[in-house]
Amino acid sequence: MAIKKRPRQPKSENRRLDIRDVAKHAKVSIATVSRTINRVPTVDKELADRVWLAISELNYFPNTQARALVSGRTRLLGLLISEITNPFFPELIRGFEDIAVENGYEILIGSTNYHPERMSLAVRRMIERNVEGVAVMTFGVEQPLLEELASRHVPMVFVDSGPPGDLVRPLLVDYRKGIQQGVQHLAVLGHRKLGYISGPSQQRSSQLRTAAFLESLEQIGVTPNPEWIFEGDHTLEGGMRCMEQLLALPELPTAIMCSNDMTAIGGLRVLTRAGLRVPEDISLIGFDDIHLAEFVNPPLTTVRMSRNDLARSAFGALRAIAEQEQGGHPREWKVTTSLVVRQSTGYPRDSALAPAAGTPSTKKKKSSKKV
Amino acid sequence: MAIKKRPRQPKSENRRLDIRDVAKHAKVSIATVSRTINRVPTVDKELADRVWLAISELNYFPNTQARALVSGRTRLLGLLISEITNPFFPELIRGFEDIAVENGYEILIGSTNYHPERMSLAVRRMIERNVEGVAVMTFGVEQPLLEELASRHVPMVFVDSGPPGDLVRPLLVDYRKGIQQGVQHLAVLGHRKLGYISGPSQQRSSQLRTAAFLESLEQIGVTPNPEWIFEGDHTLEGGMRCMEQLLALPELPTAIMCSNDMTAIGGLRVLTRAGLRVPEDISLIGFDDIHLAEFVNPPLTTVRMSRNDLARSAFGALRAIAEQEQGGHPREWKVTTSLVVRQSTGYPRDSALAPAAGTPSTKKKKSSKKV
DNA sequence: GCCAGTTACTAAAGCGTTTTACCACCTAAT
DNA sequence: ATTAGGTGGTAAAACGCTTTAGTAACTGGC
Repeated sequence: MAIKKRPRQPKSENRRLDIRDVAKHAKVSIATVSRTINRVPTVDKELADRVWLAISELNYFPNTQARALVSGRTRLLGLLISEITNPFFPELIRGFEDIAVENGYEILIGSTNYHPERMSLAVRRMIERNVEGVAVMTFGVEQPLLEELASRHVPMVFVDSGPPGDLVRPLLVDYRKGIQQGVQHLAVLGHRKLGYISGPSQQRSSQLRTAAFLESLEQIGVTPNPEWIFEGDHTLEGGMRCMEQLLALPELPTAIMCSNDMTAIGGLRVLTRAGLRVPEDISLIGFDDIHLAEFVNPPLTTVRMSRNDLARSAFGALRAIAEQEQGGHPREWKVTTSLVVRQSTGYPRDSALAPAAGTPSTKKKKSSKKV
Repeated sequence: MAIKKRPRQPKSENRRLDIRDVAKHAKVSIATVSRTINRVPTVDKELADRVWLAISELNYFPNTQARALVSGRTRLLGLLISEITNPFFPELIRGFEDIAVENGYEILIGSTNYHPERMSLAVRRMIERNVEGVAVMTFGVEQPLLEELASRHVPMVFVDSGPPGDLVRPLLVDYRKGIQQGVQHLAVLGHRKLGYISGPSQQRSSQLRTAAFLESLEQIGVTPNPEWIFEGDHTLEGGMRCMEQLLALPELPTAIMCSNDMTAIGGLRVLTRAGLRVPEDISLIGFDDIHLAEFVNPPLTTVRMSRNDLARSAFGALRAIAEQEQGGHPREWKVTTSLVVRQSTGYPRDSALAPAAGTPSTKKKKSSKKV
């Protein structure tokens, strides 16, 4: 008995525009169309022209899923962040999206909102979509999740953590230099009584910042006062809480450094409400340089960490891993920091340096237009 | 002559984990595995159990691309926004991501940054990835792009604009009620001299808000003073600029409504710097209720538009279009607004109602913890 | 005991690409 | 003229899944 053909319903007229349609239209084979699209150099110029013409006439877009299926490349990257409503991240996302799109990649964002469960869901989603790499821009990702990714050969990059591995690269942020510049700036103004509000102590980047702060203190010959060191949580609310505690102290520092800008901005509000003037009564310095920092009152002196640098390093590192780092030993990926002096820092009140009433020694970076 | 078989390289050992592997492991056919995964009810309980066991033992994840290819469903949605660093959007994205992920969808974000070119690139990316719907949360998307989407039968939702079509639903925000409540609130406090800073006038949602403001003014029997009406651009900087212009006027309003919170916050800074007290000298009211509104000084009275509502409506409407709205005529998708009274509004200075010195009549919604 | 009716399985076609294997043709050297 | 050596083309397998069509194994009614 002959084998019966049982073709599926042809779905007839509702068919999607196909590579076959393009081939027919250009009067070449399917393979030629494919090679043209993928810019294989051996395609005859004249045929290629016909193909491009057909593509634009038919308004054809190749099917990404079919492409991914056969080529094994999805051109999808995962970006794992803590909390999209934290202003640090949108700026980072923007940079990452830019560089990814420039290179023909799409990004999948996973916000963990600090829930281990959401984190694991996000990682799962990324694996299911076959991302070609994951940039981990949050902390506390659990080991099993990382192993899950590793077992599927997904390249990963982390901020500040972990030794480089076959599939893993750390992104090294130069906290030391940045924080040191901030502390130096305060020291030059004459501050010797320095307070600090850290980020969450489990977070490695917080630890590094705190360590850098203490080290910088030592460099300027100041012994840290543990009473003036608080643990915040990198939120506005946390900054407010810490600053309230600090203000309850019998003796106050003359300057306070914060582990990030949101903390500093929270602290600034509390200071202002308590009737203290910044920088005349107390100087304040942040970290990150989020967009908002320029718009608080007074504009915040801070240490800038380039989100664009960070995003581009993350992307570059992921690509380097995927391409197996052809030349020599793995490159190091560094992210630079720099001091941005605005108006929240000035001479300490009791300083001999202070001209009259604590005018900042620095030029305004951007003066607000006066009416 | 016999047809020669020319199988590709089997890639042997590096093969991805397959549905075939699961089938083999569970000792059933591929089809049974597929049906089990897709929860087709006719699968025998015992076989299904074997399949699930095999899946978890092998740690198998179905290939999304292959699935999408054959089923024609990508479970991908596009979200088109203006500017991710505008705090309104991260809150919206969060809501949209939540509802999407709950329903097994992934989202692709396209930030246009107000460039037509980026917009068209974003739409193109979405088409290439075969999104099943696009939520357009920005304005100025050009007609050809929309037609491009429509020609591919991609459902779309818009905020505030356009008539419903086969593939299109508008999301209706109840600006009238919200703005009316805000104006009423000011009227009750005794304000009759009201200023307004709008958003960009090309933007339909701005037009609607401005119209609602003027209408509300009429309701309370106040004739608008055109001198006190400014066109901002929904940014902090724009709010600052308009407020500076306003302050240059010989006579000031006693209260100012802003088209969004960023504008109000910018305005607030300018007022504060100019030495005016809010609300004692001038009342200020925003729109949106972004997270930051609660943390400026004084906390901003504003009209809340729920981003979560908006996100869920957008998702719901897209689904409804895709499912061809089985029952009756298309549902209307509304987004509610509500007044949030904080401390930036109070009695006008010259009001007889004012007890002593312009204390706000309202309870604090959330008092800051005092040290 | 036979057949119609269910139920639940398996085999295999097909989704839209990429890519391999093969071949037809042209040119230039023998 | 014959052949080696490119070029640049075509046909068809394979990617991993869904889904249709076909079928085997029961069940129960007559």
